[in-house]
Amino acid sequence: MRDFMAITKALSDPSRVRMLLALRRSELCVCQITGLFGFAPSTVSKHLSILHHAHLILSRKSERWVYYRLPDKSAPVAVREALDWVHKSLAKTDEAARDVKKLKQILRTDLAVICQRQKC
Amino acid sequence: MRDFMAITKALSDPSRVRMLLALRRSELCVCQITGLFGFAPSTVSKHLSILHHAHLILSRKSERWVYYRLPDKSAPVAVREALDWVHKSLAKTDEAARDVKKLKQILRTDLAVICQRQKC
DNA sequence: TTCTCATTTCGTCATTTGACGAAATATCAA
DNA sequence: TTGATATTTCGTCAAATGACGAAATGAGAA
Repeated sequence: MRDFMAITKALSDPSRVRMLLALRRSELCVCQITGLFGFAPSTVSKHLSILHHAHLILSRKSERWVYYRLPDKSAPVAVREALDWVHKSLAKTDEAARDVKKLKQILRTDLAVICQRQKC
Repeated sequence: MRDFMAITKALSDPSRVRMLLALRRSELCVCQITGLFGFAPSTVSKHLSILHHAHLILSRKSERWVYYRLPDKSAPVAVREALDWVHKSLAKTDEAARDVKKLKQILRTDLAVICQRQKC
């Protein structure tokens, strides 16, 4: 129940759900997600930590950046089903399409440039 | 997205999740759920209205009571998947077992008696 | 070591949430 | 119609949430 509620609480905020959808495209660092949402880096970091705490995303550190990604098949059943449910329910919505479009731009840009631009 | 967030917000409170699990046993009136949780009737009513607004439960009025129940197969896909996910994730937990046990007692008791007892 | 810089943590603030009791509503019985 | 009563709505209050900027952290570069 504790684990399950961590997941439902994580999914109860639309920004966090959008982050999960964005991560289906590719793993992303905090900078890139900040660029996508226009929030302060600290806000994005907090959202990601909530998703991470629910085991809905994994992280790795490389060079100066922390990358977050969706887990693979080995994730707990509740997590996998939650992610499948999110995707099946929302992948075709306008919001998701808009984010994907903006995300493509972001992925074309060099990381260092994105970070400079945002002063993060 | 709007509908989906209504569902995730509804599922983000443990009492509401427990109510969904309880309703798998049988439809229940507000009085009976109040007996199960020990909350004030107004609190239970509010929780049920949030679940209802997300289309996770249906209601019918009969005599003096309002009965809530889970929807059938004809419910929207997102709703059905949400309910399946809740059940699959939590049906075998201790919390669910405890609620079912107490619920059996409540279902053995006459409705009028339950309501009198709670002064609702 | 020291500097740089992406990220996280902390403190603050406005908003939302979940609890309650009191009052309003609605339905059934008399 | 009137009275009883199950449920809902409303107002209030404490706690949780989500936003921010400032300060702390930590890893690689110099």
